[in-house]
Amino acid sequence: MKIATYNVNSVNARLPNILKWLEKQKPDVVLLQEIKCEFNDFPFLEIQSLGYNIKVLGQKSYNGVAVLSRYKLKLIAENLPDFPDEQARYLEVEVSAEGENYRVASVYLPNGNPPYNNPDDDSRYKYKLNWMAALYKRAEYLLTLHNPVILGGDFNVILESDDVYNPEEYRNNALFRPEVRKRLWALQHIGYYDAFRVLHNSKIGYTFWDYAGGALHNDLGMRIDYLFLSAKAADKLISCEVDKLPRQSDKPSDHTALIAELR
DNA sequence: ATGACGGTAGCATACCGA
Repeated sequence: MKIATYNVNSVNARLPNILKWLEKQKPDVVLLQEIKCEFNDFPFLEIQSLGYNIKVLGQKSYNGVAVLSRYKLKLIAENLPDFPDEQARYLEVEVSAEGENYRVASVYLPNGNPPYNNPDDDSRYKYKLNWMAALYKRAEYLLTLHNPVILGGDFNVILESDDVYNPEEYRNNALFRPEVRKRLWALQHIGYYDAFRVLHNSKIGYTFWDYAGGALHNDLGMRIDYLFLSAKAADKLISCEVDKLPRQSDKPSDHTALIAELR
């Protein structure tokens, strides 16, 4: 099974890029974030015509997550259970593939930084911490099912100094504060494996480059998109690579795709 | 010194993003 996660920064603005990328990479399962549209505006026909089943948790203008799958797909949860959320950031499904029932979630973790015009407003940061606590609880529960679990998406967390071009500059940023990193480490401590890091000990694995300032050209990026695998899924891990081509194409998202193979 | 880039909503500019 080839599984990818990709923050597309609007599924409709990115549709030609996405279709081209799907035809080239032919992933079996794709976790999308920031589709930025309601259910009714999702481009179902175009993506279905490439052979994908689709589940969508939409929202007008902001956020929104989806799962595409060539395998049988069953909806499990829209939003984190027991965490009332007005924002569309979590979609959990069951994927039946190769004799296994995978639990798979597309995750779009809140950014957490304050608005530019109100730097003292910490409400978004608090929301991020609460969201992470709820994700941890769900992740813990999923392990009790004894199915392979894959939590993939845009986690908006820089795990280590090697995962950003200038850690000093990000020291007080909501993507890199110790409090936030600790909560993602905690996910690893209960048995979720960072698929990219498992296979690449010290390789740079940036998945995001800002549109502004020639960030891509100067490789001023950060690694904030992840595939976290339970032990049962990690046992099957063959490869995990950043696919940089989507970021280098015309009219790109500011993120690129992360692709893993499990067998 | 400022803006830098891009998407959405909706019609000028505000908000969001990382």
